[in-house]
Amino acid sequence: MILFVEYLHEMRGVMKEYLFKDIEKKWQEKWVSEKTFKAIDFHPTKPKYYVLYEFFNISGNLHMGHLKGTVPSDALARYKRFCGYNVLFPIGGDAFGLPAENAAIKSKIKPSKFVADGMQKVLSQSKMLGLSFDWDRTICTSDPEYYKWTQWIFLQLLKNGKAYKKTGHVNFCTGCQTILSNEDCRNGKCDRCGGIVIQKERAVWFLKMKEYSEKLLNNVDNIEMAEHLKDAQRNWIGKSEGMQITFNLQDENEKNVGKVDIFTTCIETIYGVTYVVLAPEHPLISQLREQIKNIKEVDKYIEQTAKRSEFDRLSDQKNKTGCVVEGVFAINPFTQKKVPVYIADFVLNNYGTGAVMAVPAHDQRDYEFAKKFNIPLVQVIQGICENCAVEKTQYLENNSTMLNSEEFTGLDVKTAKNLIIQKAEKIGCGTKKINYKMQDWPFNRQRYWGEPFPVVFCDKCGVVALEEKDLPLVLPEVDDYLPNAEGDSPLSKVKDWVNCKCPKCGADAYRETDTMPNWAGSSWYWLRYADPHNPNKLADYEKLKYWGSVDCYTGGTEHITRHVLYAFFWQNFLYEIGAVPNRNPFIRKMGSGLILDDQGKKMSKSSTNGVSPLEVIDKYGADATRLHLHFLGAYEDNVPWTYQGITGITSFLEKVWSLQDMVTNDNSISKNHIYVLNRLIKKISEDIEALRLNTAIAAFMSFIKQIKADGYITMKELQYFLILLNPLAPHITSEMYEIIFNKQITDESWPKYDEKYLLEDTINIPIQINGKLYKVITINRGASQDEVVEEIKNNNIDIKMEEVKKIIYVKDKIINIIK
RNA sequence: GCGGAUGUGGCGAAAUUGGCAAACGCACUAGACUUAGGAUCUAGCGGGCAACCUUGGGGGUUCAAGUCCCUUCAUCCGCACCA
Repeated sequence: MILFVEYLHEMRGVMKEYLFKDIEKKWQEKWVSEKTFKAIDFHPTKPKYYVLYEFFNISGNLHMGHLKGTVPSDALARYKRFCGYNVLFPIGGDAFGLPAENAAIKSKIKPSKFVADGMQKVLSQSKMLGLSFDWDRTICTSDPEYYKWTQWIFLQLLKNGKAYKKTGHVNFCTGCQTILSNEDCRNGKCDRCGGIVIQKERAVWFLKMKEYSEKLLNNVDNIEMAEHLKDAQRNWIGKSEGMQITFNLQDENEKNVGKVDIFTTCIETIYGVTYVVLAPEHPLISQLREQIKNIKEVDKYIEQTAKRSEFDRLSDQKNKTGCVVEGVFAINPFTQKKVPVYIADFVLNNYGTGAVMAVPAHDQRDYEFAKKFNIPLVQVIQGICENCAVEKTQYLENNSTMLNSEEFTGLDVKTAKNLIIQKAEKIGCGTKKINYKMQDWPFNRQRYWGEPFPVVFCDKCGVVALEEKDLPLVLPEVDDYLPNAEGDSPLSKVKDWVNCKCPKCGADAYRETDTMPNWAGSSWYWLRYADPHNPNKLADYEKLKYWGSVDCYTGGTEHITRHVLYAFFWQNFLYEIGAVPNRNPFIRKMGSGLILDDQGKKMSKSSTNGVSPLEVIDKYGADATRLHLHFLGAYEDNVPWTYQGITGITSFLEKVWSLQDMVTNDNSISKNHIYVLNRLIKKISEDIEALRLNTAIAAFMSFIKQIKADGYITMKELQYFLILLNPLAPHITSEMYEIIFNKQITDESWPKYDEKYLLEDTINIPIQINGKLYKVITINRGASQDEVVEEIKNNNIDIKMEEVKKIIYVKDKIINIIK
C-alpha cells in the first residue's frame, strides 16, 4: 500500500509536532475574527436549533463547574451545525444583584467596574476553551440597554395586576441586609452569604407567582427533563387538594364574634377536632383583642415568635410552643361543639388560611401539641398506635372503619370521606379547595446593585408607573453603595435621584429606592438572544417565533426550584400579554452534575478548593482539558476532579495527531474499517445528542486502537473521524483537517452511517450450560438453532446430546443448554 | 418526617429490550528499545493454585439478574411543622 504520507511529506515537509498552544490560539482567534459561529436570523434553508447554557454569573473567574456544562453544550452546538442546523448558541453575563455586588464589595471595586472587568474576563476565558458562541449576541443584565427591558417587563406586570406592594412578614437576611424570597433561603439561612434569616415586617413588592402555580405545573409536565428534577419542582410548587371549612367563633357567652377559615386535606377527621390553631400573625388576633381575656400573654407570645429566627423555629420542631387564646372558642360546624383556640408558630401564616383544625388522634403534630397542653383527643378512625396518632397513611392504606362520627360511624374511611365532603357542601360550611405551597415572589432588595424600579410614589396619584419612553431608568453612579444596618436601600441617600416629578400630575414625587433581585434579569434572558440589540422591543416577535423555545438548556441543578421556575412564570406571563409566541421557554433541560474536590466537596467559585481550568488549559491545552473533564464521568453525575488519568487523554490526542503519518491516499472506506467506522458514527451521534461525552470519548479511543493495530487509515476514514471528533476536540481536528484536506472542517457535514454496516456477518455467541458460561463460538449471523448445534459439535464441545433436556436459543445472542 | 438518587476491581467508570460483568482510561507488574526515562512500544492486570467465586447484605422470579420484585444496610442530595 502506498502511504499517502510520503506524498504529504513531499508536499508539506514532515509531520509537525503537535504544538497545542499554537494550534489552539490560531483557531480561537480565527473563530472570533471570522465569526464562524454566527447564528443567522431567518435562515432561508436551514432549520433552527437553539442550544443554551446558563449565562455566567459575573462574580469571579471561570471555574471547573462551568466546563461541566459549557463543553457538552458546545459539542451539541457543533454537532448540530454539522447536521445542517442553523444553531443559536449564545452567552452573556448575569451581572446585577447580590452575588456580583458582594463580590465587588469583597474586592473593594465599584460594582460597575467590577462587572465590566468580570464580563471581559469570563468571555476571554471562554474563548480559551474554544467555545463556539455567537459573540455578536453577548448580553449583560446590568447593561442599561438590557435592563431597560427588565424594567419594561416589570411595568407590564404592574399594569396587568401581577405586581403589588404590600407590608408583610418576609425573610430578611441579616448578612446581606435585605429581604429574600423563599427560594433564596435554605434551612433558615441565606443561600448567598449563609447569614441567619429572620422574619421582618416590611413594605415589599410581590409578583403574583402563586397565581401561576397550575401553569407552572403544566410547564413541568411539558419539559424533557430528569424525573427527579421534575419531582423537585412539583414538590416546590406543592399542590394539595382539600377543603376549606369555616368555623364560627364565639365568646364566653356564646355570642358570635366572627369566623375563621381553615384548610384541611383530612376532612374525614372533622369529628375528631378538639382545638383550632391560628398562626401568630393571623389578622383575627387584632380583631378580637377585646374578647381575648389573656391578650397580654398572647401579645407576648407573638412578640417572642417574631424574634425567633426561622432557623430557630425549624431546628426546634420537636418542642412545640403555643399559647391558648382565652375567651374565644371555635364551633365545629358538624357537631356545633365548641373547642378552644390556640396560637402557635408551627402554623404558617402564608400557607392555606393560616389556621388549622387540630385532630390530635390522627395527626402527629397535633398529638404532640395536645399532649403538651393537656387537650383531650377523640379517635374517629380505627387504628392502633401507642403514644402516637393514627395517621392518614395508615388509615387510608387499611381503609379503616370510622368511629365516633355520628351517621358516618361504621363506614369505611374512603366512603365516609366522600359523604362528609358532600355534607359540608350541603350545609354550606365548606368547599373543595386546592392549595399551593409556592408563595408570591418577594421582588425587591434593599441593595444598590440592581435594576431600579420604574415607578414613582406621588402623594396625589399613589404608585405611578414611568412611561415606556422614559426607560431605562438608569441606576445612578454613587460612591456610598454599601448596605446599612437599618436595611434601607443605599439609593435612598441619593436625594437628587430619589426626588422627582410625578409623570402623571407633575407634583413632587419620589422614586422607589429598593432594587430588583438578581433573579430579575435572568428570568427572560434567553428571549433577548433572539434579538439582542433591539432598542424598540424586548425582542422582535418574528425573530422570537423563528428561534422558538430553547431546544436544549444546560446548567446547574441548583437552579431547578428557583431560576427555572421564575423563567416559566415570566414566559407564561409574556405569552399571555402577547409579547412572546410560546408558553414553554425550554423544550429540554439538562441538569449538570457537580465537580467535586478530593474531599468529595463541591468545587465552586465561592470555595477555595477550586482547580482553575486556566491552569489545566495552560499545561495540557483546551482540547485535553475538555476531554479529560468529561471522560471522568457522565454529564448529570457528580464527578471528583483529578489530574490522574489526564495522560491517557494527552496520549490519545498525540495518537490522533499521528494519524497524519498513517493516512493512505485511498479515498474510500476500507473493508477492515467499515463496521467499526459505521458503529462509531452511530455511537458518537447518539452520545452527543444525549450529552454522554464520557462514552463517546471511550469509543474514539477504541477506534484509534484498531487503527493503530492495522497501521493505516484511509483519507475518507480520517475525514469522517476528524468531523466526528471535532465537537469534542475542535482545535486539533480543525488543524488536521486544514493540513490534510486543505479545507475548513466547519464547512463539512456530519457523516451518515449505513444500517447494514452496523452488524458484522460473523458473531461470537456464548454457549451456556445450565445458565453458566461454557465456551464462546463464532458463527454466521442469523444462524438457526440447528446450525448452531451443528457448529457446537464441530467445535468438539463435550456435550452428550442425549443428556440435553432443553435448548434455549436466542438468535444471535446466546445459547443455553439445559442438561 | 416526606421525596429523590446512588452503591460494580487499587482508582475514575462502562454495560439497548434481563443474555459473555468490568468496555475505555488511570495506577500497577513484566519485557523491549535506551547513557537515561516521569518518553515510546509489547504483554499482563477483579479474587482464588484450582474447581469455582464476584456488581453493599439477605431473600425471590427466570433457562438466564448489575439490570425485575421483596427486604435490609450505607452514603449523598432536595424539601422540611404545608394542616
